[in-house]
Amino acid sequence: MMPSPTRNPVTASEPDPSRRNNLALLTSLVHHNGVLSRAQLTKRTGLNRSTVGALIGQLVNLEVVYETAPSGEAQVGRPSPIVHPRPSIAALAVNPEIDAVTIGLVGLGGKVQKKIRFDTERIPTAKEAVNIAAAVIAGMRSELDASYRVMGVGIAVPGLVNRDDGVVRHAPHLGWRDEPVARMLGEATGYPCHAANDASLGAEGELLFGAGAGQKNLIFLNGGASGIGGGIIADGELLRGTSGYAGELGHTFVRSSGKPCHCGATGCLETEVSQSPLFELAGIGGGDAGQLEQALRANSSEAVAAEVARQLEYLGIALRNAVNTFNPEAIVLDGFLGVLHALSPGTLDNSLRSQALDGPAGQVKIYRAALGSDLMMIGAAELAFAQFLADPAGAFPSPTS
Amino acid sequence: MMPSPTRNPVTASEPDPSRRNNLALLTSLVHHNGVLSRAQLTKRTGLNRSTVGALIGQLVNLEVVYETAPSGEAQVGRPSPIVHPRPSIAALAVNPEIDAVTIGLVGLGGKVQKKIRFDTERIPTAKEAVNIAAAVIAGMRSELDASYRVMGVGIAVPGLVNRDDGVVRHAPHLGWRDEPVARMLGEATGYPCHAANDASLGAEGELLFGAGAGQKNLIFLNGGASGIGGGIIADGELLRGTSGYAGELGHTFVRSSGKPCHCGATGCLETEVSQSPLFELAGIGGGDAGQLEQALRANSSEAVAAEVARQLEYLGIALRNAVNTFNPEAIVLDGFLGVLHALSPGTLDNSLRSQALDGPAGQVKIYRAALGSDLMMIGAAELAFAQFLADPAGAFPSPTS
DNA sequence: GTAATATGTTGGATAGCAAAACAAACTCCA
DNA sequence: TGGAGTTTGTTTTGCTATCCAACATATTAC
Repeated sequence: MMPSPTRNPVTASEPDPSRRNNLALLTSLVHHNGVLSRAQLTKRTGLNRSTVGALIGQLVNLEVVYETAPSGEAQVGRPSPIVHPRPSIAALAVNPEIDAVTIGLVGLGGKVQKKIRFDTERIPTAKEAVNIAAAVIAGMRSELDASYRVMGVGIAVPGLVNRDDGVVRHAPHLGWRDEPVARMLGEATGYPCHAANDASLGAEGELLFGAGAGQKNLIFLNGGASGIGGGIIADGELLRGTSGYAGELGHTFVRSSGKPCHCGATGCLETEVSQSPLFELAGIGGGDAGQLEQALRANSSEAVAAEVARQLEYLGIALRNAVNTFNPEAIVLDGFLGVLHALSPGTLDNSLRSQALDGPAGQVKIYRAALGSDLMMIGAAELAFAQFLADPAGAFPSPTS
Repeated sequence: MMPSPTRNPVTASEPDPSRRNNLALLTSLVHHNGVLSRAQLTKRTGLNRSTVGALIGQLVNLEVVYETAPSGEAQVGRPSPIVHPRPSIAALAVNPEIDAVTIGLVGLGGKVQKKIRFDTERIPTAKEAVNIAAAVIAGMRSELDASYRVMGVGIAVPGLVNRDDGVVRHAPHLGWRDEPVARMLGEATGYPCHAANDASLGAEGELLFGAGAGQKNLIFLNGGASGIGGGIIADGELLRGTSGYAGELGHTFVRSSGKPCHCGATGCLETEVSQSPLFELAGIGGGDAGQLEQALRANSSEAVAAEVARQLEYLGIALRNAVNTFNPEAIVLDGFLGVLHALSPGTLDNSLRSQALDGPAGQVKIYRAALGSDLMMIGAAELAFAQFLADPAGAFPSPTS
């Protein structure tokens, strides 16, 4: 019986370790939950009514949030005003892929205000990707300066990224090695820039705004053209490891004498489970997960069914390992992994029930990702918001007071 | 660049989330590091001299710590008094195994004051184990009441244990299922009791007092008669998962068409890597890890070398997965896994270098566990200390003030 | 319309900490 | 041997975030 997070602190001291500054706590709540009444905030934080009132007043002054008249919900007692995040507090998101660089603008509250996909002829180098992003941002600059307060830029990269210094250690599908993309884009734009692994950011995005909302332990797996990426949320926090490389579930061992993987090992999940044979069997050259699903559903051949079953078997092995290791409440699948699961619902659940340990397997649920193509924008923006959310008052010179 | 833990807090509020109550922080530091000067505590906590002084005074009053004259170390400046944990603040530890129940008494500071191994004729049932522990504790009772303040009992069980309610969900080697051991022992002894997985507690023990001291991310693997257990420390905290089942690395998939495991799956690490064939090849019937190592070193047969190599290969696959997933700084091996590693040093390192991803693999070091047979006592005691360490002042009626 | 209920608002009290000034105890060096 | 320099303990003072209690306000229930 571990001491559970105190909902109603009795002692005067700080009983909840995960609580940063309370101003930051309120900002995060409003950002991640969108719309909350003051009364709800009081309950959620465990703080006193008067304290919440004072803090909200401060956030209103800082122009981080604004209040509106109580909603018409019929309830006994004095109605509580609604607190909204100001979307003019924003972050930029950049996501380089093998065939495009996407740049987005995300407001506080997690809504994508703008998204520009820049298709590239060939796989972009780090320098090219930075140049594209910088140019697009430069184009938006006057609008940004006029209508937004931009807290920074987050870059979601498919590869190993050292989160502390923003250096891409190795992005195999992009062919990048030891590229200091955060510094490069920082110098090009003047904004504070941070970089991280795309799937890790996806995990955070789905945790905060998508299918994993409210969960404390979840595993996120994304399947795309750049292989399989993973992100792990443990006890409400993204697992980062020593350098931020944690979560590479795409290289889980799933098959003896499997094919060699670019990582140097054999039998990795990523080599056994990939989207290209699915696209081939579906008879389409390429496209997104939605198009793949449609094409596969239209095709009732034996070959498709066999390939789907084969891939699900290996995916099941990887998930079994993950479940035994993490004991999560939820697994969230994105990209073609979400398609595989949707095509044969119940298959993965069954293999977990039969193969994973009783305790952990009995609690886990498998979901499909909810945020679709906005996910990377939201996740990357979260990276840029992080510093602001940790200290909303210190991030910029107070405008009014 | 994530905001790193502030060493020198500027704002008046609580900037470091991992800092519980500062009184608790000091108590933990003294408990885990044994002997620290007041000046060192000031540096470690980032608190003001005056604050540390006041807090230590309170802890002295509470009889949690005591101070002694400064050590004779030649240093410029006024010498700083040494702060010691009082070993009379203690916790009981219980560790049921297939052939014995071990009961221990551990003082604040982590020293095992007493250890009693009660050998059993056959595998104990939960009720028998509780009865044995309760009887041994009853025998110690008068001494405990006279000379110690016992904060509770921690039970380390080889199996899936729900840490929240202290119920053993399934301990396959003991044959226990859904046994509320914490409640049972609590009723039998009157002490607050908690239970958890043995390897998880081992991980915490090695983290705090052993080979992993000072690390933030480590993987602990213990090999014993009851198979392979694992515990994972991520960002300084034990990974628990939804119900505390996390860390079951013994059931990592390492071989296609491997033997069936009692867990329902096939190809688990635990079925491919086990100590019984090693004992057979070594020509001894049983014993502890030290005896096994001695016997294996004395035997230079091909068969031994082959079996060691085979087991290390599978262990390497499991570690490769774990390294890719967690990006730890350290792997700590205990029991016969430690022996395997010691017999063929470098083998595991090599397989990680070649098979795991460049980034994570470059940083990890493999150690052998340092605490030996005291580990389970220390780990289980930590479980009992947890509540006290979280609130040293609230745990008992203040004796003096 | 009155009672009950929930919430915002205000003023005072408190706890925990930092900062500053001072005192103490040591090393270093002439 | 004694003063200079350095580090740390101690005391006092003040600040800040919070809680608490009392009161004000806005709604539903009857």
